[in-house]
Amino acid sequence: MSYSIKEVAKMMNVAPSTLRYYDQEGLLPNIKRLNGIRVFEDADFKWLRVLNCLKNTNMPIKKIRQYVELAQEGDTTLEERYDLIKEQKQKILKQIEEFQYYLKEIEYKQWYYETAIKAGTEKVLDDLIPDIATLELDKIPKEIKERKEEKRNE
Amino acid sequence: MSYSIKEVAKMMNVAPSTLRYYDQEGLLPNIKRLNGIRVFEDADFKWLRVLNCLKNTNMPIKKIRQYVELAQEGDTTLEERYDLIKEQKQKILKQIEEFQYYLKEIEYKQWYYETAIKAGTEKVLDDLIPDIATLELDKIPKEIKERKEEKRNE
DNA sequence: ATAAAAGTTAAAGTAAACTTTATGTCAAGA
DNA sequence: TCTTGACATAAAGTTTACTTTAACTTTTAT
Repeated sequence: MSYSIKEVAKMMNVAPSTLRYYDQEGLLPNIKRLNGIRVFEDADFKWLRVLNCLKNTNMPIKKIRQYVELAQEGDTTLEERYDLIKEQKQKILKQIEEFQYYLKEIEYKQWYYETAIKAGTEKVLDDLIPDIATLELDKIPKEIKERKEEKRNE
Repeated sequence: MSYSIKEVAKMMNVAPSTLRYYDQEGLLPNIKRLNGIRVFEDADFKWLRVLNCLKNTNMPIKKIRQYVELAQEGDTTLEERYDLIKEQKQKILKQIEEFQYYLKEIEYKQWYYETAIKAGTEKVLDDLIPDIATLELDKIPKEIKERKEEKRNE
């Protein structure tokens, strides 16, 4: 089977112009053309699936291109690609952990509003909760803070 | 205790200029000034903590401002703020779920490279894995696909 | 008392990831 | 045959979230 850019765009849930942009940026190598028109074939979906994964886990376009370039070079870059994948895996794990932390924060906030709504005012809570200020921010798990620092130093 | 913009920036792991930008965008209401210089106090950290949470879970600046504005209006907006918080909670849950899905994808890729490196070549795997193309992308859990559509329609 | 460090604003600049526009080709249906 | 619709490119435009710069003021340390 072969697919038009419109069809593939729909499958990936992006605009056709986005796929053209990706192509321009080197993220869609070896796409067949008929009279200049892109034709996506079954084999292409292996890569589209990976692209979809990397893109949706926030890998920057430039880095995805790097990966593509490595893949083009063949078996000599297997280790490098392995490392890149492992790195991305770590980022995904960190993101999940961080989001799980913020989930708890937001659940606290949810409780806060449930309580305030019952009481008809926030006053009750504001009086209840002390201004432990700095300490509060320090409660953010150390591992998460450290990661952010890494991020800033990139 | 009171803190300078530099100190708070360090605690939140952002640049001081970012905090000034947030202030300009209305995300830091009621910050005290001494001779024009911002002074953060213990009570401010309650909000900074929430801001940190919303920001790090990808709530856009504009939406955070909306939330701030609602909070300024007092008890009459409790329900609205509650809804906004619940909505953000749902987004966090979705993100976690989606990332857990992509984690599996990337773990497959990791296995792929481990196997290829052992064999010295990708050839083995490429032959092994059929071009199930379209079907592969369809394997993305329905709930995740649906959410992306929502996202596009915002 | 003075120089360096830290703070301020307004405005311009930047980076990433797209999207839109203008212009053109080409194949298929009325 | 003609027009409509899908595709193409190149280049400009958009949005978001900051960052940088320039020109000043205030604070702090010697």
